[in-house]
Amino acid sequence: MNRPPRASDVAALAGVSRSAVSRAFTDGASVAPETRDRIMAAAEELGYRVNHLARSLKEAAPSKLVALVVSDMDHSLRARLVDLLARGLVAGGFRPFLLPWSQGDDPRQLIDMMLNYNVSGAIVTSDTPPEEISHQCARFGVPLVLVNKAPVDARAARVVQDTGAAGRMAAHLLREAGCRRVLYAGQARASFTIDERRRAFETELGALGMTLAGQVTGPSQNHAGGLIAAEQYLTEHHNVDGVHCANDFLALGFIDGLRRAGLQARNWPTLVGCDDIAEAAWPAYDLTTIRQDPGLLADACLDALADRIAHPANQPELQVLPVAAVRRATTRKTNID
Amino acid sequence: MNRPPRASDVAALAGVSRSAVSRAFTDGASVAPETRDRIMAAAEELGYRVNHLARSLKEAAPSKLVALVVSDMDHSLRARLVDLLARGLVAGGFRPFLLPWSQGDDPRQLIDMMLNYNVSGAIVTSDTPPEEISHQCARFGVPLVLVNKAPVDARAARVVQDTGAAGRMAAHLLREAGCRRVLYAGQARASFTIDERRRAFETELGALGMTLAGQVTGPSQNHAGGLIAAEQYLTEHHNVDGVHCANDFLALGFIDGLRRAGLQARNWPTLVGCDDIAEAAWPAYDLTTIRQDPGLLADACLDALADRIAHPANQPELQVLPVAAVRRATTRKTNID
DNA sequence: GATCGGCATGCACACGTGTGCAACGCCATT
DNA sequence: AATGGCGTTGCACACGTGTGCATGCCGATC
Repeated sequence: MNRPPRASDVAALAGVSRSAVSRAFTDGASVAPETRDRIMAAAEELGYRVNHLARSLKEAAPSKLVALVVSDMDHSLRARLVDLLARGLVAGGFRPFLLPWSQGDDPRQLIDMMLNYNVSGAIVTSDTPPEEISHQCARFGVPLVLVNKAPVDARAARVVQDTGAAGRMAAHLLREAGCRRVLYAGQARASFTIDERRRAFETELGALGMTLAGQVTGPSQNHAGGLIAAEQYLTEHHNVDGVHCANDFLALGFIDGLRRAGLQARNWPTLVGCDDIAEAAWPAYDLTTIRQDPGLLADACLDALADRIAHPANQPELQVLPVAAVRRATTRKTNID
Repeated sequence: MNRPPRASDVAALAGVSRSAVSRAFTDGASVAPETRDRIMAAAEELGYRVNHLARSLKEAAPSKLVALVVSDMDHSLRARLVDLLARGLVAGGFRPFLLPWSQGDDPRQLIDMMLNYNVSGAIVTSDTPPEEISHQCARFGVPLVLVNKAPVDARAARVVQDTGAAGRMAAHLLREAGCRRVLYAGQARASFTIDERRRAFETELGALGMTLAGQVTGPSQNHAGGLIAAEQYLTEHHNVDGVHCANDFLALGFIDGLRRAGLQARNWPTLVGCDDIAEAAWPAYDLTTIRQDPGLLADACLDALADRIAHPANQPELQVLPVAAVRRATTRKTNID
């Protein structure tokens, strides 16, 4: 028999009751210092660890587990966010539970996992999370934080980037560079954040007296989609002078598409992406973009979750995070020359 | 009172004993079909879920939790691996527990978390995991899988890429392109995998009659490090005709460094990276590299973990995964012209 | 019709821990 | 010396679930 030692084993070795062992491992409990020392020595000798699963079973608070529902981990920004969230959760005494989710997966499996393990909260960063998750969490009182998602259930806290500001910013950046006729590259319906930003972008274009010549769209919002969007631009829209891409990966693919077609950099349209992924700053691209600070995002999520856990009855908060323009080479040269 | 319903609540509503409820949710248990239906209806009405924490408390097997110790999540390959591992674990009925680890963090905190939660296994993909993790896991009988790590404890299973083949492959790729005098870009001591590969690379260079002109090293093994390595190459080693970079990020930074210095592509040295990250295939780089398939890696880890859990007494296996040469533009043109 | 077997069900215990309550011992104060 | 108070300790119950064992029931077989 090689089971892990339990509190009663330690108690026997130290010559005290099991309660004393429990108290020795509980902050603020009443134990004589020398008793605690003897217990700790016995625990060390046996290699005893408090079993947090059993502990959380006893306590009213469900557990210290937090579900992290995430899709598209290969998107570097999302990976960064998950990393920051996991770090923050661990620092706050929680245990992050990684639940990958892809379009087409059965949402019930996800919900089962969250509820079966009595998570004390959940953060959803998946692009298109099933609404059912929100409803089930609300029904079972699981504190929920949605990142860059449309409001689906009033009881979930939300953290979103300032999509209006981002859209207007993109328009202004193109305007600054002297553009008049611009294009939007990205799918007609993508995620909540991207759609909102596109709408604000279009509105602001009108206010600035610019015209939206159209929209090019690849099969996906990534580098490969950008390559295809660039082809469409070259064949159908060569008379526009600026392009706003739905995200940076798409923008980098767009640049590579132009490059592959043999177009010199000075003949590229003015380009504005969104996200500020690390690759956007590389000299091969030097892309002007709109930054969403993942550190802010992670902190806001953790704050929101802590608030939901501490004050479940409160009105859930909606945090709108600032974005910032990052001016680089793709808005410095225009093709007016 | 708004606590989640428990089995006794369902039992009361369905008019059966609590044991019957437990059996209704246990595969293969003996329950009459109509009883089960009545129980399931009551459970649905109350929104009852089996509490897996309590369940795993009862069962001998610790729990279905698996710790995923990971650092450098912003490296896209690592993010991909974590994604695949999480998916595989969930599919296999496990619950992945994300434990971020950075150089300098206290290893005891990590060990506490793993042992406090009675994880049924752990996969370590961190670059430089503290040896203490291995020892503690061995001491407490926690099945452990190390990814691309040096052997530190005989009781841990290991999954490594074929570093010898990768190193020789890099040398051959440079030779194919006509190189004679080559350079290695990367730190003198990095990770286990990278160090082993560098040694095989150097040995094979000798066997092929090529000479290693030296080694350039940036402060870090990423894009920024590559930029600096390129500067060193330009000032000190312009007479070499090929470069092998420790990883793809470094190689891409190297290319951007050459580009920033105004060097035309036809004057670049022959370049070979390692990893085959998505960016390596982008037209801006089109980098020849050596692929380590993350899908294979993830599957091997899951296999190894399942084996350790099922047969803890067996000799831990060491899986060596094949690598493949991916020939692209950076080895097609030489600077001999 | 009696016996046997199989299936469904309930009782009770176990998993490992936290904690209220009461008891106990010790010291200081009166 | 008696008493009060306080810090420490143990008992017992609770958390929510799985399961061995015994019991009861029903149908089938001899």
